Amino acid sequence: MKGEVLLKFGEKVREERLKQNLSQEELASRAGVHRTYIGMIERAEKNITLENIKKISKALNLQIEYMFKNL
Amino acid sequence: MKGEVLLKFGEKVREERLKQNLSQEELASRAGVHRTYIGMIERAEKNITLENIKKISKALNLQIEYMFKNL
DNA sequence: TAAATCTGCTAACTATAGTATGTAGAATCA
DNA sequence: TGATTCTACATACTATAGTTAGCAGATTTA
Repeated sequence: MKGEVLLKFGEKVREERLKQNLSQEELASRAGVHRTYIGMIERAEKNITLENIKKISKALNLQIEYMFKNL
Repeated sequence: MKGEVLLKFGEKVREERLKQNLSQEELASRAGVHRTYIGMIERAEKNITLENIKKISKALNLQIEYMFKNL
């Protein structure tokens, strides 16, 4: 793992999560994924699937398109 | 599978592939994935991962962002 | 009219995404 | 203090992504 795309995506999730003052656990809860999973994504340890990209983007009230700006 | 996001993404891949007159095999070759896999993605039978979204977008000379316009 | 080539699709296997539980350390606050 | 909250990390498990071989239909060539 740790591919360029995963790193950038993970950074984006963390950045937006903090901007909205959410804990990893709170975001996980909203997205309907496991609490440790958010950490793994932010650290680019897992190659996230499209369905989960959708869930997390939605939980952050963002368009998928926006998650990939300048990438 | 067959989630809304996967269906839209699959349509987009097929649309752009045909627009460039590429066979599934040719696209697979350029993207570095297996030839049957492209068909599965176009039919929304698999929940594609971010690394593969990147590979296929690149093989189509498109930005990831573009693949998710109006989605 | 069959042999050769190319495509999309299926089924079955292997690798890994995603889940679940627990521990430890740092930060904040009573 | 100690209680609370948060995150990183490890391990082990289960579900499924991605690979592979091969089939069936269409098209071309002889």
